[in-house]
Amino acid sequence: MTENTSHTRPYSGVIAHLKQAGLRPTRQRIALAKLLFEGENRHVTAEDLHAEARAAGVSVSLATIYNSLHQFTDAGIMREVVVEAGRSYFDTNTGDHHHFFHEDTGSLEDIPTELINVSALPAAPQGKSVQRVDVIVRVSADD
Amino acid sequence: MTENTSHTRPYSGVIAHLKQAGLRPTRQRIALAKLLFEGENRHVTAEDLHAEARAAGVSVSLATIYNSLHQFTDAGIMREVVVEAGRSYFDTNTGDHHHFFHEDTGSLEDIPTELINVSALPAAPQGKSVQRVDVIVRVSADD
DNA sequence: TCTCGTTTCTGGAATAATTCTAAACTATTG
DNA sequence: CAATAGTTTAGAATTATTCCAGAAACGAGA
Ligand SMILES: [Mn+2]
Ligand SMILES: [Mn+2]
Ligand SMILES: [Zn+2]
Ligand SMILES: [Zn+2]
Repeated sequence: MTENTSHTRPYSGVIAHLKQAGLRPTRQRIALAKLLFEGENRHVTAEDLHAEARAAGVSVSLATIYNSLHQFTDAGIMREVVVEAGRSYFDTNTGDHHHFFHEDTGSLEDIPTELINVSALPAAPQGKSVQRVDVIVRVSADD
Repeated sequence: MTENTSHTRPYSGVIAHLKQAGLRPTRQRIALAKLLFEGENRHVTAEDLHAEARAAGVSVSLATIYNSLHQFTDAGIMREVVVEAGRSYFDTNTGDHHHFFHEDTGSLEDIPTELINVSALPAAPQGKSVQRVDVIVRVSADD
C-alpha cells in the first residue's frame, strides 16, 4: 500500500506531497499545504485561505494564494467548485463526490458519491467526452 | 387550458406575459422579452443579450439588461445557472431539467430531467430545505 | 557550501463582470 | 392631462481575480 489517502497522512508529509505534485516546496506552498491538507477535507475560497494564513502568522500575498490554489488544482491535488457567480471554491477532496451548498452561510458540504444515483446520462454529443458531472443540492433555512 | 407553455405562444403575448409576472411592460422589457421568450428556450449571458438587443436595433443599457434578467428571474419566468466562476447564464426554461456545459464554446444545452436519475438524495440537514438540485455535465472535445 | 540560472513571490496596477447612484424618463391611474 | 410610483441610464463604484515586472528564494551543479 503505497497509496496514501491525503487526509489520513500524519503531518510533515506536505513536502513530499508537493514534490509528488511536481511543485517546489517553497515556504508559502508548504504553509498553505499544511493548512489545506492536514486534517479534514476542506472547501475554501482564496480569501478564506488568505485570512487563515494571516491568522496562523504566515505572510503570503493574495496573488500567491491564487497562484497556489490554481497550481494545486492543475496538479490534481485540489479541485475547483463553482456554485455562485463571482466566487470560486477550492476543494481538497479530489475524489468523486457531490455537494450541498448552504445558501445562507455560503458553505459547501460533501455528499458521498454513493448517496446520489446519477444514472442514464444521455450520451455526450459526438466527438465530445464528459469531463465531470457535478451535482449541487442547494439548501437553505425553511421558510 | 389557461396554461400557455412559454415558447409555444405566438408573438405579442409578451405584454401579457410581463403583466402576469407583475412587471410593467416597458419598451425595453418588451423588447427583451420578445428576444428571450419568442421561439426556443435559451441560455444567455447579460452581454449576449445586450449584443443581441443592439443587433436588433433596440437601444437598452447594460444596467437595464441586468435589471431585467434579475427581475425575470425573481418573477420566476427565468432562472440563473452558474457553471463558470465570473459569468452568469440566464435560462428561459424554468422547468425541471439539467445541463450539458460545453467547456469549449461556453454554451449550455438542456438535458430533460427524465434522462437523469438523481435518487436517494441524503436528507437535507434539519431545519433546511432543498431549493434546487443542479446537475451539470461538463463536456469538451476529445483529447 | 558557493554560484547562477530558473522558478516563485509580491505589491500594486489592470481587468471583467456586476452593482450602485442619482437624475431623467415613462407607465399607470384618476 | 396631471401626479405618482416605477423604470431606465450613464457613469462611477465594487468585487473577485489576473497581470506585471522586479526582488527573493530554490536547487543543480561545481
Ligand atoms: Mn480559475
Ligand atoms: Mn444575481
Ligand atoms: Zn467537496
Ligand atoms: Zn436550461
